[in-house]
Amino acid sequence: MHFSPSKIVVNKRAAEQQCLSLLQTCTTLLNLNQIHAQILKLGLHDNPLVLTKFTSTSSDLNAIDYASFILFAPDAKTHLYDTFLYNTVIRAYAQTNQSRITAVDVYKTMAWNDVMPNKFTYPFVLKACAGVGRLRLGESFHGSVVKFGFENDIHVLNTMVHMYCCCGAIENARVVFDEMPKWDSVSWSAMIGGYARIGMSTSAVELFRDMQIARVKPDEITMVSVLSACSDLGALELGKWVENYIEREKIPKSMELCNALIDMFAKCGDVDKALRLFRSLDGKTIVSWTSVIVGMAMHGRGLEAASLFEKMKDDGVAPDDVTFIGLLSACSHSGLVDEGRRYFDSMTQEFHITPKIEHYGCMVDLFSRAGHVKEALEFVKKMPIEPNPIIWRTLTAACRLHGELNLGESITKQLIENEPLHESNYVLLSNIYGKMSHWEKKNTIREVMGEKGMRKIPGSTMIELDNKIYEFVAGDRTHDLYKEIHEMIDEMGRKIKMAGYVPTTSEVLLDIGQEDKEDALNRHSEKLAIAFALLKTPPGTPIRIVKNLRVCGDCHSATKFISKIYSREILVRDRNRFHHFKDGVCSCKDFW
DNA sequence: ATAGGGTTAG
Repeated sequence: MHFSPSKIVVNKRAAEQQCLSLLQTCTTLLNLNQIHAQILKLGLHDNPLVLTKFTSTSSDLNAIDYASFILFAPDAKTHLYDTFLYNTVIRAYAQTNQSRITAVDVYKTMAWNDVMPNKFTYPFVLKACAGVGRLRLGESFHGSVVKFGFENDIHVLNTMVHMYCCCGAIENARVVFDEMPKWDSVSWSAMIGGYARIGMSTSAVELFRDMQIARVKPDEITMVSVLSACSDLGALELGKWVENYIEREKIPKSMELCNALIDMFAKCGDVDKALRLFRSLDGKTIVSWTSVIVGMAMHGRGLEAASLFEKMKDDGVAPDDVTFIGLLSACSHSGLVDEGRRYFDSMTQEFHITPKIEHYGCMVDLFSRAGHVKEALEFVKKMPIEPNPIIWRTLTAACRLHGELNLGESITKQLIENEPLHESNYVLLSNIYGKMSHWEKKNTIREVMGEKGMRKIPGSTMIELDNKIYEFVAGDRTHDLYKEIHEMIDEMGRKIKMAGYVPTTSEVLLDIGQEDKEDALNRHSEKLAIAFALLKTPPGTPIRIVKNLRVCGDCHSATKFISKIYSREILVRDRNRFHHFKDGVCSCKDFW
């Protein structure tokens, strides 16, 4: 529509119509600014219809701020403004990243002006609370929802579940969910997604099964959350089942769903399948590229990650900060120190991305792992942002590994002073004393930990067999097959010792005798799970296990021998990465 | 006019 500023509109209603139809065709911000000028010229700045349309047309924060400025003005014609207008402004704020919480201010102004909220108001304000994690505020809206009688509205309740999930109150979310009068696929997705986001992946999968029992058909969004739970668990069989389910139920494969599949296959150990899926994608988004780069990083295929990164640039896709975390961690896992340094520099110079603390963390990790402890320390000293405890912990772990024990001790002591309730600081110091053979000091640490009621996170290993997930915890004696498993561990020990395995008893940081140390090593959950798999699966079947911590040196060495003696491929996912054991060697080339 | 999803260092 052509717009002529010289045209004089005398009739107010006609002017209003003109503005509305102009806004209807508005496509660009520039266009919007011109229309805004015209709105002012026609004296329609506080016209409710125009204001509503103006707000809903633009996602620009300035435009929204302008609308709320009019609403908040001391001489505002409050009697003209209805719930619809307020809802529009609240929604606009709730959708922005920067000013989400302002939605709540608009809500308050609305209450102040005695404009009644309706059932559409609450999803917006609850979403704003979810976005900024404000539980108390969310709870007060929960109260208002009940007060105004919207507690049976499925849309309001779905957002309420989402809000509680996002505010760290998963139990409250579950109570609201359980008490809903009925559930649609959105309700289930909100709850399943809530579990998946905070890592309660088993609950997410269980709830998905309940959803099937309830015969609610999941959509592609539900499936993204379920796949995310599979990724977290490392449950390949389950993930494959989900993939089949998607095909069978003809659930539309959105880009996000394809990305979730890629992520699942990479994190469940079949990175080549992830790569094939990735290649078959028509439009690849930044997330597709990042997922496959992170996948390569986890499998120690640093050079392939780097070449994917180059291909991504050639494709004209600009990397973001997450891509760089994947790329830098790929360099770190593969010992590509020079490449990592170069990519880190290119971040600012070529792509104008300001490195965050995570990127500095990757670099410290890169230098530390490669044994460049001094360079790591220099790097930390020169960081433009305050190093966080994670960075210091990375550094001290490297100190222990590369014999810089005094440096490690002093940093860790500082850490304990700063974060006296963080158990991993004590574990680090205790490990350093163990390596120094300062048993008395080490015992003191353990006593202090005991007094404060802290203890080491127990190691656990998960294995999927016949559609069931088994979890082994270090030293667990309660398993049904306890006796058989330990006989198997003894047998494994005898066989691999004959092949040259020497127990790495120096890894055991306890002041006990040699035999007890070997015994302690044999109770590691990883060995329990491998013994269980050898007992329960036919010869030659590959073994896949998932650990909650990083693989220890002794288990790593033992698993190499086991893969050779028992002719099994063993795929171990630890906290950071994958280890592919085959014929006595590991894909990480003993660098992890 | 209303609700729900993915990628992140140690």
